[in-house]
Amino acid sequence: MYSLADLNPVQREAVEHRAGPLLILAGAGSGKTRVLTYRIAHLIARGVAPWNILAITFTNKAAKEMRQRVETLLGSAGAGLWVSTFHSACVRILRREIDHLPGYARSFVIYDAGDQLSVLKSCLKELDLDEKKFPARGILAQISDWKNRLCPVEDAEGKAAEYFEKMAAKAYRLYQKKLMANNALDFDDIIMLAVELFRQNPTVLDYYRDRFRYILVDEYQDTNHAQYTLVNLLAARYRNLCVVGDDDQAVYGWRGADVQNILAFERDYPETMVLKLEQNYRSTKHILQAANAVVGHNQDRKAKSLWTENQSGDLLIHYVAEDERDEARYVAERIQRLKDREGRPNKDFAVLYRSNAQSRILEEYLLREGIPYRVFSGMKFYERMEIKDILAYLRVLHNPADRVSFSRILNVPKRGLGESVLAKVLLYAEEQGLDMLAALREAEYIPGVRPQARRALLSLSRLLEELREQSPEGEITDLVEEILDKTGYWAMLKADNTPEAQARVENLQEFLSVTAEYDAKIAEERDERTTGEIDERAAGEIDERAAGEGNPPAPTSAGISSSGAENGLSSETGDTPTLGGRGLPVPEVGDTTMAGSEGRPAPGVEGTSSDGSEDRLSSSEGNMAPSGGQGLPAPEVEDTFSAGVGGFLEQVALVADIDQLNEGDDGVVLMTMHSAKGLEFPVVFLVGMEEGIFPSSHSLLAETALEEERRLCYVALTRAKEKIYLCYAGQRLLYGRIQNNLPSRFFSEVPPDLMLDRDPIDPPPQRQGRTSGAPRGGGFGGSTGGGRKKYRDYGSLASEGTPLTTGKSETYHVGDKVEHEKFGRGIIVSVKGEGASAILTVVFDGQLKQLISEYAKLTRF
DNA sequence: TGCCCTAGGATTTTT
DNA sequence: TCCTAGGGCA
Repeated sequence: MYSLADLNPVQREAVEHRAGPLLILAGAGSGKTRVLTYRIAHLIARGVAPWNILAITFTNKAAKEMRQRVETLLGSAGAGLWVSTFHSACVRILRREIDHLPGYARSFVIYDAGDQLSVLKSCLKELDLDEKKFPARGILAQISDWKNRLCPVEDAEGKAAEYFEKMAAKAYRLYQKKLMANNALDFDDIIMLAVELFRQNPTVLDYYRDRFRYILVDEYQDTNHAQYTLVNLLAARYRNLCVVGDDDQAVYGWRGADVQNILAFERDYPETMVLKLEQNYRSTKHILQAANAVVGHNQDRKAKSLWTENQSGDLLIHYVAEDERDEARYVAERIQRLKDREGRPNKDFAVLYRSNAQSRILEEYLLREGIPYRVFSGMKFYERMEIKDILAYLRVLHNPADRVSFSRILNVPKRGLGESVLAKVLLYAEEQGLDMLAALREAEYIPGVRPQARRALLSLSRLLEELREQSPEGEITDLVEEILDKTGYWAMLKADNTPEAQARVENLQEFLSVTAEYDAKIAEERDERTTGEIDERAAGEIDERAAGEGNPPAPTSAGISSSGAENGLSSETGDTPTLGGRGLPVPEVGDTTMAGSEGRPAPGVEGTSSDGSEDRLSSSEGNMAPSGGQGLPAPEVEDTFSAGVGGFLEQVALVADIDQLNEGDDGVVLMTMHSAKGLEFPVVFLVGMEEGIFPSSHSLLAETALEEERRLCYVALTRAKEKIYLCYAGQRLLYGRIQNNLPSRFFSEVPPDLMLDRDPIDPPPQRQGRTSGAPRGGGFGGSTGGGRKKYRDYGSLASEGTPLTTGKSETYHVGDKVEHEKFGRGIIVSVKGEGASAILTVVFDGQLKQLISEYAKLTRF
């Protein structure tokens, strides 16, 4: 049960908006997930069939959360709803429509970045392109860019002007050819192929257009051209497209996301309704003011300003560290102190940085303080070598055309089969038109292979055949254990007594628990089916028929309990639609990661209800038209092996983040600002606030890139609910080199009166005068961050001889906040020289000024 | 074939 | 600094 009274007026308008395009500009923390979920619930309550709704997110996490929240609101009434990521939805569609995709078989696998790289490298080798001039990553980025812009090989070749592009286009052609030969898609293909499928098969498009009459897209500002096209193709008929996003949070431009998609939505849909969610429920006033001020420096944005009814809260705290160690030390010490003082759990804290390389030192100091933490670094669980090895076995068994995976396993564990044998096998397979398993079977006929290698090949062949034959239906865990056992993988690791091998064993054990979980889920679904209960697909059908028999999903008095709803929603309001629970189980609402055994309905089934869905919507709440009721579609025939393994592989490929943030874990979170998008934490530390780090040196030359960095800063700031610390290190050891960086310009874009340079939880400084150190000015001497109490350190330093004041003129330090009669308030970012003649660099509201201490007429504030 | 060493490169990365 | 890919050698 849900109540519209839980919503503010704008939110409510967004939820109640019925038909037609809707653009929701949702600022950070403005409750957009709530709006989306309520909107879905409301549509269903008003008679829209759940299977006519498609909700798209970017991350699995977001999809899962939305699914759960809808389920909480609706219970089983949501069965048949699709809530999924772009990629899951498209893969699901591609598998269903595989017959329309010449060149691909249903068992296609999805290649991740590593797989892509190895395919591309083989292309470069084949084309005899020098990897120095044509770095694989660069080419791959170019190819990805083409795909995101829906530019097929032919167009790329046609348009390529420069030499690099021409070569890249050549590589692109070969790369695509190889992917197809391997029966593999990369991530970008998934979207591009779906668009192609729709464009070339009007009947297929027709079917999905008709099915997805209500489309909701989250994070619309992050869509790339391909995704944009996909959505707009699907929405073209009914135009019930609701997009939610925030141009200020567009931080994936470098990956092909085009913020214009959201900015030009009103052009695409002139009849659109635009709503702005500007009330923030997350952060304090001070944090929001700072975030607004920073992002306000961007030129290219839709005007808006977040506000909140929350308290003003603490001021932002600004810390000038000597170097990265001092910064890390400060962070760890602050966290410990806040834990002690305020009894906060570890998970209240997040330390956000621009690049993963910054995490190491932070870990070191957290470890030293004994503070539990979790790092969300670049290395994903499924990218680990041992996991990829086992997955490669599964992939070859599932899709024997997969040469990349075959190449990976051929000599792992060691079988004495090296590069040269691999090349011969691949060549033989190619010439004979065989897949890898078939080629292995014929190892005797592969020319130029020595007897020893031949025996090894045949033995591998037998092993794989055995695994394939005896693998029980759907039991991935057994299969994986067999693989680990029979290939000697376990033995290999156990023979190796290094800690790394130990870690690998542990990772594989973790992997086995993932497979076990998957098996259990599948078994559960199977049981439900055999006991006459229903899966997602069937649920829609049954619902539809039930509705036709006068069992309307529309308002009834029997509400579904709102027990799980946030904020203790009350539903006593008069106009609150409630939903009748019919007790139909929902295994996973719209979970696209189920085993590939789902049936495809005859298009006619749902098609029959297509006559006048709008009518149904507007005129017949609770009186839905009966469907054709042709009974449940038969599941597609697919051999059990593929069904089980394929489903699992797909899940792994598309949901590659079991390291995900678990609510239960109590640890300080370390992650990049990008990864933090969509999350919130009571206390946030932003570290490495330096020119060249953040904004990153790569962005300093281009204004658009800088604006994206600024948006990232906005995202980072708005993660904080209560407290935020901004840290700057005057000196930083990065990549083995010491850098001296100026403070980030974003510092100076925060109004100075919102920032403190001393944490109020600390005792006041001993003396009047300055507390902040002056790293660049060299005031720190030899104290390298060993001390726990920062300010005492400063005190002792001062007494060691660094003068705090001179007779004539004050001595300034980096981080001092000063006021100039003309320029206003600012922060000192560098001090050269001493005393009256010191040259001060001061940032005033975005402007950098150099002043001589003696004449500057600065006052402190 | 397999191991060891060195040189070079190193944002961000929802899928 | 630290990782990894590739070259050279046993």
